[in-house]
Amino acid sequence: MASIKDVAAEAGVSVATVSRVLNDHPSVSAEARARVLAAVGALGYRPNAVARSLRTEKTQTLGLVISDVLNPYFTALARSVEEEARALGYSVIIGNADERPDLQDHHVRNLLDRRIDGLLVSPTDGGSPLMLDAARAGTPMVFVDRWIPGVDVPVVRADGRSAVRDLVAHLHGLGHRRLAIIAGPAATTTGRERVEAFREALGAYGLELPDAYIGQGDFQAESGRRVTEGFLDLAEPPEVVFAADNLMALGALDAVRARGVRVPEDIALAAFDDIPWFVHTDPPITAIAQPTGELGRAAVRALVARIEGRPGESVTLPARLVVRRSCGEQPDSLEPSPVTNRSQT
Amino acid sequence: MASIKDVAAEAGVSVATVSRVLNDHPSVSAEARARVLAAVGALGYRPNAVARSLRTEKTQTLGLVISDVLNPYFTALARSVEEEARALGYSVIIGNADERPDLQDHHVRNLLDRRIDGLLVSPTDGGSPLMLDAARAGTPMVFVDRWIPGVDVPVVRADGRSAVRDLVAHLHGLGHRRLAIIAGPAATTTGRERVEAFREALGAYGLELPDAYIGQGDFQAESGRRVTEGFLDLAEPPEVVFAADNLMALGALDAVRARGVRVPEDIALAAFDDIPWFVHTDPPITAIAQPTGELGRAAVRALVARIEGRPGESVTLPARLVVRRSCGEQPDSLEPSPVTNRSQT
DNA sequence: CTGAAAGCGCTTACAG
DNA sequence: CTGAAAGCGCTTACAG
Repeated sequence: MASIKDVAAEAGVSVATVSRVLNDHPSVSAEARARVLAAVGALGYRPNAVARSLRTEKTQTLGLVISDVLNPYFTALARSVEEEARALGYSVIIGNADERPDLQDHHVRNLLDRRIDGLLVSPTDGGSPLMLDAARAGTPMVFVDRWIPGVDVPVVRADGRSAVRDLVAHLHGLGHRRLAIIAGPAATTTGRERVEAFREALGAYGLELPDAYIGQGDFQAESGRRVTEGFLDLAEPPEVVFAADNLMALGALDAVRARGVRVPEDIALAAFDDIPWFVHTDPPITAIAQPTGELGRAAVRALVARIEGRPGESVTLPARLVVRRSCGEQPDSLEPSPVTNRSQT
Repeated sequence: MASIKDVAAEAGVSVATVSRVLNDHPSVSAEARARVLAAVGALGYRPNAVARSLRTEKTQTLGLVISDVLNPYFTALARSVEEEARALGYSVIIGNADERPDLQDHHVRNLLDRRIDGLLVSPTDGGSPLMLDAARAGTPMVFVDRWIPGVDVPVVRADGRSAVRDLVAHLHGLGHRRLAIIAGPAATTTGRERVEAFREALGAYGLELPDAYIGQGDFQAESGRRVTEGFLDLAEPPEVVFAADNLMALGALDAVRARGVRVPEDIALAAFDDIPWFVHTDPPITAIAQPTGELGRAAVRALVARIEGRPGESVTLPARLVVRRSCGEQPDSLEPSPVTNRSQT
């Protein structure tokens, strides 16, 4: 592969001049520029990004450590992150933690070793020493979706509180009184917050959230299934199951279907995170939609700000309730077309 | 950040010795090794992968250029690719082409500039000069899922022919005679092959595939919707719509739902690519499932073989039909649990 | 405007 | 077993 030396030789100039042309440095004569460009074309020369990075101490690369790529919410988030990063001149390397702290650490370490310019993370747990050290050491970093309290890092996320209140109002209005939740891991902020928001919203109607109605899930489908089976085995099963993410809702649907229980006649189902398929499930599922695309873009902007030495603020965007038929009753309003929905990402 | 010089100074040895310890070179005294390791620990030293790559001309990185990350099939593929790569000591950088040749080229170029050790690609089109040049120039490369004929690059893919025959047999057995397909782009191998396989399978029953029953899609949901609307507007609409990927099936479902048409009573629907949600759609969707996880792993193994100078063969794995209710009739057999399904990836 | 030279952080023959 | 030195491919003060 041709190097800058070859180009210099071909153009009859020094490598410094070639470098200047390549980097649009102003002080290059028009003639030298033309010769260099011609040589670049003739040799099919492409600058070696590795060498450039070593020299400039910039890789123009962002790391994104995500909890689970197979979760459509995170896939959409990753996509919008990549788009915004590309627009700002960065590439992104995605590390899939699969909800495993050890894998998360593997990726953080790998990304740091590769000298990424900044790190976007949606932590799987309360934060490993490695990640906390990186933050303390001044690695530009931004939390997205989930975060770690007490760490001085901007947080870009959705606030689901008001949407959860809307959901509970909807459920209460339909006459439901025994509401259960499939919670995410208590080690994650979203795992805790969604339960708390649900409990608070219930409180406003004088309803309790008994321990038997809090099933411990891990944001994966299998846990949603297991927890739902437990709910169905209760002497007094809940009238509603609220899954704290879309994969656990999938598992809940599996469990319900295996038992021959009907939704919403026998049990109502709602989910946090909306996905295109929820329009077409049997029945269509009432869900809380996050502004995923906007979150990804805001997170990248905050991270790039930090990289460039600017402040980079936290951003909180509201989630919203999308009513469908899985909790009973007809939708209050016309459903937006699901294809249109996709454009939100 | 501490460099190898700092470690050498701290340990009282040369940087060469530090490097040897770090790379498990045998000729290092136990004592020197211990001192270096202690210094590494004390300084929290991590080797700079950028510098190492420049020197060794190896990045231990694979590039994966994928047609569309939001497509669950490709998400699953990307995940298995990353897993296998990690097991073999490689990281992977994913480039999402979004079915756009220009974006595909952007990513290929970017990956090449970063000097990835090898490239895995599922081409969006017939192949840009850039990609063909890279292959010709000897960049280790493997095609996965889709490929470009006439290029000397191993291909790892699923063969859907027999599954498509099974599908047509199933449809014919249910009495359907007017079968239509939502095709993928003719510029892609999978786009062409699925239509051909369908046409051949129909031929075995003396059925034709008239042009009016071939809708041109682009593997995205919106095109599935548009094509399906066209089918429904026909004087003699088809009895079956077979979508060549899962996203176009989603679009078809949108269109059918918007018209108030019932599946399978008014029209049957089947899809290429199976996803967990197909178990829970209304009705559950008959689909052709690819061994996605195995494809991803095989592709990585073939690529790494090429990188290491070994042959690296092409692999073709069979896809299989999963019958559900969207074409009429009850499933022939018990549906495997969808959570179990996921483990295939 | 241009070039020679230093240096980014590593690895690896080479000599001892 | 160990170290001095060269070199990977760039960029960038510095001097002219």
